[in-house]
Amino acid sequence: MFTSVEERAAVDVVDGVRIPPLDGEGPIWLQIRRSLAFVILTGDWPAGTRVPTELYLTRYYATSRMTVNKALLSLASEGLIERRPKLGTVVTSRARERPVFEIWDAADAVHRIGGHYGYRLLECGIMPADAPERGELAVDTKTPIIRMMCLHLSDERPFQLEERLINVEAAPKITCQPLEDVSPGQWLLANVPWTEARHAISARGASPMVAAHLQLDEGDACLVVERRTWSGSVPVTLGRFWYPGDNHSLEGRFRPSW
Amino acid sequence: MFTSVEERAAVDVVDGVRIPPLDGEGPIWLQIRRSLAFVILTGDWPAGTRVPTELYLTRYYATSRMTVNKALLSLASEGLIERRPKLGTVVTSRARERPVFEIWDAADAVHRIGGHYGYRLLECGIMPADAPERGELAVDTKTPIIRMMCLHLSDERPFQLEERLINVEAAPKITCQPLEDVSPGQWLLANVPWTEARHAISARGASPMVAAHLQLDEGDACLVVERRTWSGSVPVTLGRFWYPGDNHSLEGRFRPSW
DNA sequence: TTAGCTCATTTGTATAGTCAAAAGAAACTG
DNA sequence: CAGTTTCTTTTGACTATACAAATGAGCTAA
Repeated sequence: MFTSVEERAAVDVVDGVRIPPLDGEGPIWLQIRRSLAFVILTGDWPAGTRVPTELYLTRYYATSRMTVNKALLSLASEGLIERRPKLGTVVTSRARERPVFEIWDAADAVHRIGGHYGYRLLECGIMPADAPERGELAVDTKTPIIRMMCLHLSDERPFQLEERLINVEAAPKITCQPLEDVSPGQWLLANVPWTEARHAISARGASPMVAAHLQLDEGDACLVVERRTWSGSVPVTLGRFWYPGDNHSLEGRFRPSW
Repeated sequence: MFTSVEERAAVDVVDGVRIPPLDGEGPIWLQIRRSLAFVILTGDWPAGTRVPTELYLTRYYATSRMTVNKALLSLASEGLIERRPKLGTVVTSRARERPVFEIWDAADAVHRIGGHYGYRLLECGIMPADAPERGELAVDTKTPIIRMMCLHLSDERPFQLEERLINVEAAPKITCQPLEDVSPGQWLLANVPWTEARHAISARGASPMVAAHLQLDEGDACLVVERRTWSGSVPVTLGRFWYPGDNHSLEGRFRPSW
C-alpha cells in the first residue's frame, strides 16, 4: 500500500486539530478508534465536525480501508459519529453524553450536572465469615470480603449512598486505607479490570438508615442501582447505590440492532 | 467460491436442528445473523451448543468467511455467543435473557417471569390542542396526538400501568380501535419503525391514581420508566410505565467497550 | 510421571481490491 | 426557469486471501 513516507497524506490536521498518531498497542482498528475517540471526547472536534473520509484516514494511518471502516463502524455503533453515503461522517451532537448506565463513578455524575463533588467514608471493615450478606457476593466463606459504606455529595448535599462489597482475592491491593480519600468506584476502576457487569434497578422506600444519610423521610421513594462486576468468572464487587428518587433519573439511549 | 450445489456442505443440520436458509432480505451478514439468532433465541440451540465453525458456515451459506465473521462478531457483541480461538463458538447461557432495558413489550416481560398476560384499556382519545402534556412530545399544536392509558396484568394482578402519547402523523394508521385489544407497545412495534429511543428511569411515590390502579398505597415507591422513540427526527411516541417498586427490577448487562 | 514441546484447529486481524447504493452537484432539456 | 438526467463522491457490502494468536491434544524427554 503506502509504504514510503512521501505517499502518506501530507496533512494530519482537521479543522486545526492534530489527529493523534497510533500508539502501537493492540489491533490497529482499536488504535484508530482510540485516536479518533480522543479528539471527539475531548471536544476538539465538536458536534457537526466532518470526520475525514475513509480514504483519507486509510492514507493517514497507512493501513487498509477495511481496517479504518471497522474503527468507524464501531464508533458509529456507539453513537459518537454518524455516517451517510456521499454526505460523509460527522460527529454527533450527543457524542460526549455517555448513557448514565455506563457512568461508573459518582464523581463523574456530579460533575456532569455541574455540582461540586464531595466524598465521605462512613464504615469500612472485613466482613465476618458468618455474615448473612456474604451470599450476595458468590464466593466461599474463606475468601475475605471488604464491606464499606460511603456517601457521595453534590454541593455538600447527599447525592448518593453507596454500600459496597469487595472480593479481596479479586482486588488484592485493596484495604480500607485508600478508601478514606478515594471512592471505591474510582479505586476499582483504576486497579481492577472487569469483563462483565450487571445492573439491577429498582425502586424502594428508604429504610431508616438510608433516610438518615440521604436526609429523606422514612419510606420516601429511592432509586436503587445494584451493580455487580466479574473478572472472568470471579465476582469482583457488588455496589448498591441509593439515590433520592424525586430528583434523579438514569438515562440511556438505544438503537435498533438491525 | 462455491457456485455449484455439489460443492456446498451436504449437511445443514447441527445437533438435529436445521439452520434456516437465508431469506434474501438485506445484507448477507444480517441474513446470517438472523438465521443463527433464530435457532438460538427459539432455544433450538440451548446454552453450550457449539456453533459451526466459520469455515463450515462459509460453505453452508456459500459466502466468504469475512461475511460470516461479521455476523458472528455482531452476535458475540450482544452476548448471544462466545468465541475463543481453537475452542470455537458456543451459545452462551444468557443468550435468551435480553436485558430488560430492551424489552419493548410488557407481554414479553410477563411471559418471561412465567405469568399469564392480561391487558385492559383504561382510556383513549385525541388530546386537545391546548393540553399541557403536549409539550412532552415535541410536536406543534396542529399535530394530533393520541393519549391513552392501559394496565398490563400478570396472572390477573396489576403488573404495569402505562401512559402513552402517540404522534398520529408518525403512526398514521393508529386509532383507538385496535388498542382495545392489543397493547400500544405491540401495535407500534409491528407498525411503526423507529431509529432511536431514550429511556429515563426514576423512582416516584405512587399518586392516588397510580396507587388505585396498581393496588398500592399512596406514596409507595414505584419504578417509573419513560421511553421516547423517534423515527429520524420525528417524535413517535412517549410511554410512561409504572411498576410497583417492591417486586420489580430492571436488569441489564454490560461489557467494556475496549 | 510430569514438564515441556509441537502440531492442528479455530478465531482474530489485516490487505487489496470490486461493485452497489445513496445523495449532492452539475449538466442538460423542454 | 423548472424538471430531469448524469456525474461524482463517499459509505456499504462483499470476496479472496494471508498470517498471527490462542489453546487443546498428543507426543517426547528428563
